[in-house]
Amino acid sequence: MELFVPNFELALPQEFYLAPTEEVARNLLGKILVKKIDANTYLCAQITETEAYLHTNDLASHSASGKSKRNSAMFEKGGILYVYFIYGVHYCINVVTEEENKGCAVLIRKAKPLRGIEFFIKNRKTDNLNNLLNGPAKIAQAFNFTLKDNFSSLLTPSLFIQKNFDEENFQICTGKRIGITKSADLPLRFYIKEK
DNA sequence: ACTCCGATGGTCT
DNA sequence: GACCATCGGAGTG
Repeated sequence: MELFVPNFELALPQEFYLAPTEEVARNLLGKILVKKIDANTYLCAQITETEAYLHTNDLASHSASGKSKRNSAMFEKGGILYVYFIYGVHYCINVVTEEENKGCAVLIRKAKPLRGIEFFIKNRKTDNLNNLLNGPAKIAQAFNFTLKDNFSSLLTPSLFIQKNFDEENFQICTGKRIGITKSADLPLRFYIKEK
């Protein structure tokens, strides 16, 4: 398999993130998350599943009862990370969307490893390639995202999401979001149909 | 294949 | 004191 080569010139611009959250959640599918961890080492993965968390009519969203210390990144202007700590154990990463003071984001739920596999294996403490990035907390662990990365810009050469010219080559499915009890029936989960 | 459950801590009522 | 946008291991069939 050919090694994926990241290219900051193909990074999604801030405008991409300012669109309605559901649209961003769909449009992130197939894109490549890129994190530079040293001078010539990149971690890259194709986003394959996302969930939208809205600023209105969405009781499952962390922003549903207003701004707080935990969720304040969600109220920034789109194009940064919102990282949260959950179940006393895990971190999960979101992409903040829309304009400032709205309170919305897209959870990155699954991805496909493209580059930096040996680091994913080390960070995840498993060498099962199908078990590296197939869950939101697994992605955070594999990329070593923690609260230090909350508010990080996605518009820098060391952290960005880039276009993928291959992206017409898949179908998008929609479903209910995972692991929530409030607003549980909203069709706000999006994923690439397998093969 | 599946269901169940413990881990473990920050945030909010 | 309850609730969590989860994961992995144990138990069962």
